[in-house]
Amino acid sequence: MDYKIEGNIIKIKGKRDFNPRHILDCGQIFAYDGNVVYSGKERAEIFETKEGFDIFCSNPEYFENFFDLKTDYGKIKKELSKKVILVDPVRFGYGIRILKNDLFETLISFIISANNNIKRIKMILTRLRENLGEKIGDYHAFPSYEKLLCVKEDFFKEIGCGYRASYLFKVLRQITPEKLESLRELNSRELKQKLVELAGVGPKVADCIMLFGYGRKDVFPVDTWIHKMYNTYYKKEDNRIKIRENLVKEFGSLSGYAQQYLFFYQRSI
DNA sequence: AGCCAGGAAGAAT
DNA sequence: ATTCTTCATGGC
Repeated sequence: MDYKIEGNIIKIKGKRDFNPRHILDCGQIFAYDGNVVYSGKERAEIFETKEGFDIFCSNPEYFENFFDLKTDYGKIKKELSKKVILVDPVRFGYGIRILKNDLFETLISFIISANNNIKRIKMILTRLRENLGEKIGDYHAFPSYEKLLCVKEDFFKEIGCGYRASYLFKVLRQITPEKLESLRELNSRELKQKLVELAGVGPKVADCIMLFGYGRKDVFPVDTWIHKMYNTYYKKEDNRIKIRENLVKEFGSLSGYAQQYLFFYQRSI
């Protein structure tokens, strides 16, 4: 990816491998409003220019990593497009990049995402930030672990979490952000084993945390959209574990990338 | 009104 | 070890 950092601006050259709508609307992050993105304590705003995009933020190094700018997505897309099923999805979501989200924020966000829709997930997470997040200028950071640990289970119900409230209350007492960080050293099999022990974390949510937080690309989160896609373009199969097995077998170490293009494409039609 | 959303937990088999 | 049922909430 061709880019340079000038003060508080990351200047992206070209529009082939970076598109904020594709990146933000493909379901890997819920903390954004238009082209304004929030991650942990940070915020960035993306503006389109003649040559590409300018990312304004106070911490360019953070977002250089966050947007995975050092990875060559042209090469990945070329490889993926060898598969017939991915030609249209890659053409459609050409500007997708898989984010390196904050681990703790990803855990909380995807526990809330279970059996939920994106609009409501965003609403709940906005309320979390506005009620408990440190105020930084005119926005709120994602709440700290300590702050979340203080609230009662009913607080999570009051902001609309429904039955996921008990999962959140429990998981905060099972693990800390530091412990999550320490799991980076595990291989994917061991990591998943640890993650599914957590309250509210099943196979699908664990895959999402691994892909969008830990950056593991050898996983394939299977949600209702991927389920639909598989039944349309592959074969009838309702067991999501089997669907995952087959898709990981097909896409290997590129599974996570393939999943994002397929998810974004399937949800658009 | 009923179905669906980036599913997981607990019970039943 | 697999399959079935239940779980809040809001949008459509």
